[in-house]
Amino acid sequence: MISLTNNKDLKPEDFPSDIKGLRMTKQRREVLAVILRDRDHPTANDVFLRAQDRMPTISLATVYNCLEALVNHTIVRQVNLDRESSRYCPNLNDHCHFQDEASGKIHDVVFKEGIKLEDILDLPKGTEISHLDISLKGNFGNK
Amino acid sequence: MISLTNNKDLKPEDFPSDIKGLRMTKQRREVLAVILRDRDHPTANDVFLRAQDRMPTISLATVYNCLEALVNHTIVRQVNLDRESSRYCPNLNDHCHFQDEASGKIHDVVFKEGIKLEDILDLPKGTEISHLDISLKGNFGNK
DNA sequence: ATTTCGAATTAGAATAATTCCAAATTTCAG
DNA sequence: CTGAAATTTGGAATTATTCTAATTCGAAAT
Repeated sequence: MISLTNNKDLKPEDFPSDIKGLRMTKQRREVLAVILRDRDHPTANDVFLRAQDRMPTISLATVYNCLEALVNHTIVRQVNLDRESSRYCPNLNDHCHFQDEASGKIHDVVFKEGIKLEDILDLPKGTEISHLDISLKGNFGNK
Repeated sequence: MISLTNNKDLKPEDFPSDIKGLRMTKQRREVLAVILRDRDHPTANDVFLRAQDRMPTISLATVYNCLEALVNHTIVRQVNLDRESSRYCPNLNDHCHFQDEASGKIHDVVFKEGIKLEDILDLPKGTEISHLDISLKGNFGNK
């Protein structure tokens, strides 16, 4: 089976015709391929520009439509930092985002082993978390 | 000294003429008073509408200007949840925001004693955090 | 292969939050 | 008081995103 989350030279046309219940059209494949190829948290417009290389007729509206579909089917994750444009991320594991102030680059950051956020927050009884977003800014160390 | 952070019946005109290095104009006082009065995380437009009660001539642009000044001087905090309008919060203590999906209301949530986020994230050496945002969604329990 | 019909795509218009701008007003320093 | 600087104002501009309506596509049935 094709790994969608870890394949550098994926061809969109190799994608299955259904991913997590989402019918994969040509455009959706292309959009997803772009997001999987360079994992640099592109904006919708970035995705649009890159998708145009292989598919010059794709429209920005379609890119938005495809991204929405992919996000709704939890195939990619939408990342919102402050008031900036949304960005898109193919990493579905629990993680948060660190934006380096010098470079503007966004790094995925994971929790240390065995930590759950619920454990460290003072939440009232009966609270159920459905979504969780953590974002950080500052100087990202050398890795 | 006047407590700016805990005073139900504050009058804007009682505010000092300088808060944290920011010269307090009539409009800035009014905007700040609105944010301190109802601590319900209003949007800029909410603030505008409420400020108009006592100051019918205030403009939306001014509200935005005032909010920006107040945020830059760390007198109020700007809260961004997803792609929604920014909201404003007078609570300057470390805390995060939980949006109840049923009511839409936003609750401040604090960490349990002695927890620091740096301790639970797997960050590379030399990383310095300058900003940190945590937001949650779901069902907020009974408090 | 052709028809059919719902879904997807498209271009462009519309929207909404926020920022920008230039003029008018207020405030501060001298 | 007087001029300079900062603030306020209304309206225009911007920008990301959504909406709309027409067209095209694609899979299934004929």
